[in-house]
Amino acid sequence: MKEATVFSPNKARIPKQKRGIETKEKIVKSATKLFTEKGYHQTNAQQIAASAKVAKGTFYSYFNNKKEVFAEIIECIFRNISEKVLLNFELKTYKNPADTYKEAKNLAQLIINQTLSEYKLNHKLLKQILAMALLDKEIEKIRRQEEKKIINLLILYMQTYKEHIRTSDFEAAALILLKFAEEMMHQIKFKSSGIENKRLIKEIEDMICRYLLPEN
Amino acid sequence: MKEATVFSPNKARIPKQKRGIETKEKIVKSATKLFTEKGYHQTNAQQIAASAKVAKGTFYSYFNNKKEVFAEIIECIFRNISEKVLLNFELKTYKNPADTYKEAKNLAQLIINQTLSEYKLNHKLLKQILAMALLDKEIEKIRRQEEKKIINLLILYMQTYKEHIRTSDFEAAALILLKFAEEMMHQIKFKSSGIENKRLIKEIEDMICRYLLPEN
Amino acid sequence: MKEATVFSPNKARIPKQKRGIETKEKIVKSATKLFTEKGYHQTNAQQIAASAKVAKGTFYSYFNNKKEVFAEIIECIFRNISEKVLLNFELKTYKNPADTYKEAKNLAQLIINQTLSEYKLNHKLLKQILAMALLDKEIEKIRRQEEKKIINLLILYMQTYKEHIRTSDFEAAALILLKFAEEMMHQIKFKSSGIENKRLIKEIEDMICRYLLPEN
Amino acid sequence: MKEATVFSPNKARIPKQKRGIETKEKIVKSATKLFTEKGYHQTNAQQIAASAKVAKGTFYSYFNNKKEVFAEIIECIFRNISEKVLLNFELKTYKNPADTYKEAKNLAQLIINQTLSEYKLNHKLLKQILAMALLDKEIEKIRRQEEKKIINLLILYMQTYKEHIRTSDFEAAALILLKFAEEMMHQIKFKSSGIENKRLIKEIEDMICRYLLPEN
DNA sequence: GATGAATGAGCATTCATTCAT
DNA sequence: GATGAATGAATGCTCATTCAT
Repeated sequence: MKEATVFSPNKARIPKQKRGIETKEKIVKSATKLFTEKGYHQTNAQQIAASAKVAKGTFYSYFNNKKEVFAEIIECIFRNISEKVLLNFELKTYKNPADTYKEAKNLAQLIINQTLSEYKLNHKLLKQILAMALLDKEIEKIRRQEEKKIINLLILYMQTYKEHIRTSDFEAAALILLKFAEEMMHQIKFKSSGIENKRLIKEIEDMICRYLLPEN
Repeated sequence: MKEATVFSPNKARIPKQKRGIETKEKIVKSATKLFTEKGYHQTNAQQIAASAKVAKGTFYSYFNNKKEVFAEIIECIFRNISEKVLLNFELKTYKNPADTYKEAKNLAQLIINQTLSEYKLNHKLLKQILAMALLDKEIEKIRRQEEKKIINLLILYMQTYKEHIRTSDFEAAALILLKFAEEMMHQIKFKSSGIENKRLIKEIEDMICRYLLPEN
Repeated sequence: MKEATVFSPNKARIPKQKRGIETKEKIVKSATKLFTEKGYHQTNAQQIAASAKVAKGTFYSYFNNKKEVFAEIIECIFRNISEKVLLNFELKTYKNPADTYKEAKNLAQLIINQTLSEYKLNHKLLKQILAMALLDKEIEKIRRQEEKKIINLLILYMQTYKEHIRTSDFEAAALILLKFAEEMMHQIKFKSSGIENKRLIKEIEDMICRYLLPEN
Repeated sequence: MKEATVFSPNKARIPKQKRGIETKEKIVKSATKLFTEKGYHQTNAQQIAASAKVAKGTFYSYFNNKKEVFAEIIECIFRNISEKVLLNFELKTYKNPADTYKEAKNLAQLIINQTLSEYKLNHKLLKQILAMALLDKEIEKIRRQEEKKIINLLILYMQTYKEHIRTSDFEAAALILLKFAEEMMHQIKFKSSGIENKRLIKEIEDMICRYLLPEN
């Protein structure tokens, strides 16, 4: 767990003893909880410290500032997503790919479900992350770095099935798929339209399948 | 950060004299400029007033708070977009639709270009709007209301060409297309990937065409 | 109706035409209403003007500032009280005073009821006036001037019945009675104790009667 | 003027270290001084902080707002009064009550002198408290609570001498006596009449004695 | 190492009053 | 005379961050 990715001039303490590591984890946990419940801007260092039952000063000895905790949380969440996606990929590829269309559907389903389940768990926090990534260069950079890892997984997957995939630009396709899935899940989770989720998911699946796979 | 949760209906002055209308316009213009250049959170009422060469109090006699100007700006921008889209739709539909595939490509192109051109004009501000829509319920609501108008235009368009459109759920399709286009234009404009725009646009067009139109 | 008693450097307009007088009355009426409902400090010139359906500038052409309207209102209220007290006195003194004890009780009753009925009508506003008289020298002065008139009426009354009155220092007695009645009515009206009003009024009457009149 | 309606329980720091306790005391002391010298409304948090030689933020970490310090000061002053009254009561009751009329006079004197001496010490501040109790529900409540304690002391005293007291409703009598004394002391201290204090005090004593004690 | 007291720049907002039209 | 647009000083309050103990 590399210390504070982008910023941190020189000050934040890197805990080495068990007690220090636990304290840091308590802080991250409390921050995650508060950012999720109240939003990044509505949460302050005082509240995080109080919630973690440490002094304000202790917070600032582990993190140079509020954004640093947020950065650490982002890394953690994206790590979770790619770990789960990777796990599924590995499980799927062991099986013998027989019916390409079904596989493609599985891929679509996989992306959709994976992203959706993460949103279900963290949707409020992801909203904050997306917003912050739009507003803050540093957060944007971290988000991109972490998303790159998921895109690489998608590319890997397309290469595995490359003879059945309609498109040849895997890199662009992976980016499009990820972003499309992200955005759509957002629509679904936050009910920003009046449309039922079932209808929406069906159309999304169609769009991804038609894009990726030839008509059979 | 205690901002009035509901847009207070009680106070904002509706200018009656010519001078008042001009002042309000000056304020909106300055606010737009500053939100674009420095971002919503980095701009305060004081700076907007100063930039519009009016007193702080004048700002607060036209708007109850910063968010209200922002809301007004959003509405204005989205109105511009839908007006332009509508204009194009009307121009297109006059022509005799002969080749459906070409028409569909036109539709895709239209959506992409329209959205892209708006992003070109306002991309920094739109970034702020997207972020705020994620962070703030009221802004989210406004955004959704204004997007609904554009979605209605897309549905209208699909109905015009309904015998050639592959999908039947126009409502879901319109939402997906709009969001997809928005998100993609975002990727293109802000180069958040290292992929060249030409490649990306090609894939996007493919995705939309394959989704909407049968293989010819 | 003398213009703005204490302050007013030189500016407030003294209306001479019917229209001007009506406008001023509308302003005073609206101010009275607002001061009563929301309190002096919670009311501003804007609201008074709006409630009187005149422009802010118009308010300031009739009154130099907010305190001036308040002063005018005070004078008006106290004038009402002393007019009513005077009227009662005149009515009573025409009758032949036979039984002094009963007369004294009548006096007590009169003071209590008169003050109480005014409080009933204006208690919220009187609260404001009392508070302002404590906080502001100018308002204090006006209040004292107006109370002096009522005290004079009380003295006059005691002189009328002087052979039956136990005390000889009418001036001090009148002040004490007025203040006592005021304070007690305050207790009654605002229920600041849990004691029933009937019990309280009985004790007050006893206190005044025993003070003023010999045991019969 | 949007002040927290209920005393926000959420934020005010309760000092744990010696330094914190001293700082809070410094703030209360400075606030008392300024409220007395300039009045509550003429004093702001900034000035209190400056006078206590702490930062504005320090003030707000000990008190949620100006009213809260005021409340604390009120409680302190009233506590002082009732403690002194209680002390006197205890001292008096040790002596054998021989002459009831004298005792009653003592009681009157006691009430008058006690209240008067407090007024002498704090009269400017008490003026502010009275005014605020008229203008503000919360302050009114605090004042009433604290006065209840003094009333209870008066009732206790009357019960001690109950066979000599003319009235039987001790509760109502105690309230009347307290309020009467308060109001009269106010008259005396602030010379709101032109009458000499000696004359006024004599009449007040008469009124209290005649009310409480049978004619001897 | 941990604590929590202290800081003070910063911001949103109000309102009595003036003045150009 | 009346209007309402404009002013800007003033105020209450927040919070990221520092630092003495």
